[in-house]
Amino acid sequence: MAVEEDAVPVEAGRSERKRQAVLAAATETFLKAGYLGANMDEIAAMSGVSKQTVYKNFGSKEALFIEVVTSMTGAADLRVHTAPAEPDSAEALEQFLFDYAHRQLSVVMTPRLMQLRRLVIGEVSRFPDLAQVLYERGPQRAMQVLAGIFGRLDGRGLLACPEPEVAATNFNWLVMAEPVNRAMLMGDGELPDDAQLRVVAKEAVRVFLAAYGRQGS
Amino acid sequence: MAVEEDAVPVEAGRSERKRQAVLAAATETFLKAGYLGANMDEIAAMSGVSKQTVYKNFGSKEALFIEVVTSMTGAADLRVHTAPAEPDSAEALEQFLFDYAHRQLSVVMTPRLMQLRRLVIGEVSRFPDLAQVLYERGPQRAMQVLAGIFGRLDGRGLLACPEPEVAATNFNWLVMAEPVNRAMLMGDGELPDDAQLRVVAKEAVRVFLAAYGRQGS
DNA sequence: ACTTCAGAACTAGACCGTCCAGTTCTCATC
DNA sequence: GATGAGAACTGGACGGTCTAGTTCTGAAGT
Repeated sequence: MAVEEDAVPVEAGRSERKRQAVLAAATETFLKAGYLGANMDEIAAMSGVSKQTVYKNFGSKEALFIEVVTSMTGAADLRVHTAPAEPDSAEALEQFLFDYAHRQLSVVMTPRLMQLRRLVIGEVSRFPDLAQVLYERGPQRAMQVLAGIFGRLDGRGLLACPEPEVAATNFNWLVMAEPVNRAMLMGDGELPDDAQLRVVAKEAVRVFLAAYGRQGS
Repeated sequence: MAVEEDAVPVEAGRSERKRQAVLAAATETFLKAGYLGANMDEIAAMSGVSKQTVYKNFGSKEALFIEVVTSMTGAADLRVHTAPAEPDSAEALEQFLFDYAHRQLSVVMTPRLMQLRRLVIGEVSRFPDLAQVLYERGPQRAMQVLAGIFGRLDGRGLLACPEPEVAATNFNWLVMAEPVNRAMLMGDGELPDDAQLRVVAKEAVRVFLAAYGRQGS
C-alpha cells in the first residue's frame, strides 16, 4: 500500500508529526523535571497537542517515559557505534587509542547525555530495566568492542593483555571515569572543553600503554 | 543551662530520641522512594511520631531531605577518613596501595551508599548544592589525600609522578570506576563481593605502578 | 498547672487519565 | 479536481486521588 513506510520519515503525515512533537516535548520535560516532576499537561501544551493525542500515541506516562529513554539511548548508540580501522604498528596503536578516547569523550560528554544518565540513575528502583539497557548499550558495549580489538592486538604482539576484557575495562574508565563522575554530581556547568578532553585522553593512553603495551611507550 | 549538649548523644532525651527516629525513618523512605516519591505521612507513621513532631524538628520536606543527605555523607566521611601510615619502600608501597584500594572499595560499595549516590544524582537539578557536597566529601577528598601522599612519595623517589593530582585521579578511578558505575545502573542486585574487590584492587595497583612506579612492578 | 505530643481532620492545590462535542485533516473514489 | 466518509485532533472540563503543611482536641507526662 503506502510505499513511504520510511524508517526515518522526512515528510511524515500529521499523526507522525504530532507523535514526534510529543516525544520531543516529553524528552525536554523529563530531562528537566525527572519522572515524577514531569507534568503531562505541560508536555501536551509544549508540543502544541491535546492531552488526548498524547494518550492516544503513548498510552500512559510510564510508556512515554520508557519511549523517551529508549529513543535517546538508541540515538546515542548510533553516534558512538562506528567500527574504527584497527592499527598495525606501535605508532598507529598510540594514535588509534587516542582517537578512540577522544571521540568517545566528545560524543558522551554532552549536557543532554549527562542529564539522561542522571535521570535514569535516579529512577533505577522504578525502572530497573531501562537502567540496564542504558548500561548495556553504553559502557558495556564500548568495553566489549574494545576487548575484541585488544584481543586481536594481543595476538599480533602489539599489546600484552592476557585478559582483554580487563584491559578494555581499565582503558574505558581511564578515559571516561573522571569526566563522567564529576559531571554526574557537579552538574553541566563546567563540562570539560575539547582541550581538556585531549589532556585526559592523552594521559589515559600513556597509562594504558605503560601497563599493557609491549615495552612501555 | 543544659549541660548535656552532647554532639553524639548516647542516651539522649525524649525529644532527641524522637528526632533520631524521624531521621532514621526519613532516611529509609527517601532512599527507597526518592524525594518526590517520599511521603511525609509515611515518614511520621514509620517513626512512631505525629506529623506535628516531624515539622517541629525539621521545618519542611526539603529541610528534612537535606538533613538526611548531609548526615549520611558525614557518617560515610568519618568511616573513610582515617590517615594511613605512608610507606617507605617499594614493597611497602605496593602493599599500601592495595590496602588503600581495598578499604576504599569495602567502605563505599554498600547498598546504602550506592542508593544515596543514585538519590543525589537524580536530584542534581533540584538540589545542586547537596550533590556538590557529596562530590567534595567523596571522590574529591579522596583524590586530594592521595595527591598529597603521592607528592611526598615522588619527592622520595618512590613514585614518578610530576603531577600528583593526575596520578591520584587515575588511581582513584582505576579502583572505583568499574564497580561504582556498574552499580549505578545495574542496581544493588550483584554488588561485588570481597574476592572480586580484591581482584579489582590488585589489577588497579599493577596498572598504576606500571605507569607511575619507578621501574615497573 | 504547663508543656508536649498523638491522632485525626482539614485546607488548598496538583496531577493523571478520561470524556465529549465540535473541528480539521487525509485519502480513496467519483 | 471535487467530494464525502472516516479518522485524528482540539480544548476544556472533570473525577478521583494524592500530598504538603496546618490546626484542633484531648491526653500524657513532669
